[in-house]
Amino acid sequence: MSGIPDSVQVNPQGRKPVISREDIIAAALKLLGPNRSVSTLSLREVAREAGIAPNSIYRHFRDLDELAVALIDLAGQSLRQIIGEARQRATSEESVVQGCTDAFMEQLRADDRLLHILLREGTVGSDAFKKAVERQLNFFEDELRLDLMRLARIKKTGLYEPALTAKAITRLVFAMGATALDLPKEKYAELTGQIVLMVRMIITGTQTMALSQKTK
Amino acid sequence: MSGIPDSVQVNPQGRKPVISREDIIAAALKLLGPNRSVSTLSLREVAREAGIAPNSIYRHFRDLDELAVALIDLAGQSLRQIIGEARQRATSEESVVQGCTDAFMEQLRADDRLLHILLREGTVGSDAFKKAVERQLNFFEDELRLDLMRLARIKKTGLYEPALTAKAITRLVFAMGATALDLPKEKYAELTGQIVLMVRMIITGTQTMALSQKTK
DNA sequence: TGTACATCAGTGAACGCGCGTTCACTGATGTAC
DNA sequence: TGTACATCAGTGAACGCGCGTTCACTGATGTAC
Repeated sequence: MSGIPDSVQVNPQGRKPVISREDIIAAALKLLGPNRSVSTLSLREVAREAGIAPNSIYRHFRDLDELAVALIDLAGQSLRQIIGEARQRATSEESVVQGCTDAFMEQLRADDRLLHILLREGTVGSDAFKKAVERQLNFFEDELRLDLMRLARIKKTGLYEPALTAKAITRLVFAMGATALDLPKEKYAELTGQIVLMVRMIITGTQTMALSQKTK
Repeated sequence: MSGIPDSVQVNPQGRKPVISREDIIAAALKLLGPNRSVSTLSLREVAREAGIAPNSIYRHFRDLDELAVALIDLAGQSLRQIIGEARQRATSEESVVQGCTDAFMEQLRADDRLLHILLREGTVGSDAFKKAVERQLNFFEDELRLDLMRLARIKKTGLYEPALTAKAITRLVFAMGATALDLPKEKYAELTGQIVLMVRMIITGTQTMALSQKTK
């Protein structure tokens, strides 16, 4: 994590910090919900939630934007770890798609605030914020691309434009995931089924396109 | 368009309105841009841009939320018309995908503010606002579904889950379109190519899946 | 060990600002007769 | 046609509020000697 480090680590003089960056991030997360987006958080509000004076936030973050970026980076890391674990567990292509989608939706269902942010706010906010979201999505796409190529090697199926395939899957799943946030939980199972089918469409498509390209 | 109608239409008494709902909507649109989203507009700001007193807005809209919903409805109508025209012009499936994507990207390139809103802000804002976006997307999906079914009939190809296919395409294209808003215009051609390929993946996928279902 | 000192995390008060909303109003328009 | 009247779109002033940011400060901690 970049940004202003806790001063105690850099310069061991002075008063020890009694609150940490993490405490402030946790306070911000508490305030977020289906009807509160990161860009509507105010500095004073976060400070209030964290139980500190408004201006104390400046000791840890240049401004709220820097806090927002920290939230996004955290969210990306968290999600990639979860999906990475789901990937390890799966073996066949079918179970990878199903397994990862299940893990994704499970995290959604558990009201993971970090994931909500990542899904919901990629298109609004400051440039720094949008870039941070884009960066995390790119990480994600890249891991997915490697995984698709690995599976294609094992199954000896072709793979047309792996990078583009990974991008399509990622963007589609995130877009569908975002709609889930406003859905009642009972609909999640149905939505999961839809997402799995959509992803299969894309994968079947690339395989078929690779095939017809080869036979040309 | 629902909402409070211009009173002159309902009750022909009193002073004639010198500004209209449309004037206020136009003022709001002027204020929007890559770094201004609908939810950050203030009532006073819109009034200033429209050249009226802040409280005059209340004569036309209950609150800014109602204005935002009006913007979304307009945006949806506008986009559906553009895509509808592109659809009319095309005949083969390949040219429909290419033609509609071109029309879509052309509109983006022309900095159509309405389209920006639709792409960018589907996941933030008030419930009413999010519902309005969802409603427009559903209209769009439905028209696409009918078109896919029409093409499948002509070409005698199968079509696996037309509604789901339409949804996948719509959501993916909108998600990719949203990323375009932060891209320099030189990259638009490349992005258009990517989108066309992605849509082909999905269509190829559904056709292949329909085929393998039939032969079972 | 004791003392003087430097550091700096967190504070409390204050600032000016733009906000949404309210209120009583003005005066142009259309209606009734 | 002329006159009295009702309607209501738009106004201007005022309100209380929460905001981001600044400033000089306090006092706990660690360091030097």
